[in-house]
Amino acid sequence: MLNKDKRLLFEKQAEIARAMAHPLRIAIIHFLKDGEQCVCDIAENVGSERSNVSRHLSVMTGAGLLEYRKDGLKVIYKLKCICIVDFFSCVTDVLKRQAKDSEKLLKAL
Amino acid sequence: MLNKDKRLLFEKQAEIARAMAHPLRIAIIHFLKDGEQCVCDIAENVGSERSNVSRHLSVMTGAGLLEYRKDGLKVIYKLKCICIVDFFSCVTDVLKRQAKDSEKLLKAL
DNA sequence: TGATTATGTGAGTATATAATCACATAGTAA
DNA sequence: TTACTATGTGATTATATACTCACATAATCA
Repeated sequence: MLNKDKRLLFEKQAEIARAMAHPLRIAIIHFLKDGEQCVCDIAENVGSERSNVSRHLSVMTGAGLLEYRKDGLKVIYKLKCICIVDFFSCVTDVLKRQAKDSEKLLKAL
Repeated sequence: MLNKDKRLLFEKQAEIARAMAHPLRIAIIHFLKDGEQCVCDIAENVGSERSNVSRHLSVMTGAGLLEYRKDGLKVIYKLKCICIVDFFSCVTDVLKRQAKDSEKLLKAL
């Protein structure tokens, strides 16, 4: 059985993972890979309402994925940890495997 | 704005990320790092009902994180992709940064 | 055959999350 | 001052998710 420390660690890790586990948030991460951006431009790029994007950004910031600075009227967000991008290389691996499996299945028809 | 292919990709990636974004599922991944295990032992190790664990396992299997084989009465699960473990090194990086930030804040008091 | 064990699943409930709309706030500039 | 713009937030609704319990299934063995 897990002890309390492990439990707490896994909860923290899950919180961070959850902050990445949404298509819109992944689109945001993808967009921010190339540099910081304001809410306005992020919303335009991912194709969603600003208020919705604002909420997603605050979830990600809360989880420690993003940080921001204010510049006049604008709020500029950026990735706090570029390592986040590595996560998606893992995810891509899983996807490639899935593709391979489907291929095998097709051949067996 | 995102095109359809990107949208689909991000949705697939989110599905995989979601399959990791739960404390119990992270505990399962953690437990399976050292080798395959049956549902029974997984449930015991993570400290949750078998029926619940069974459901989590099927989510993870559906997302392509796990695979299983049957052995008599038992069903043995294992990680399909050890790269999943890399993901948590990224998460750990984020956590370390958070810890550093808290420390800074404390010193400023 | 019946009893036992490991696993999976339907149904119900509780909780969390996402999206939308309207509005609040705060910075800017005329 | 007023008007404008970018961002954030409260309230609502819709949807998804997690958990529990009871039961179903399937393999094993006496």
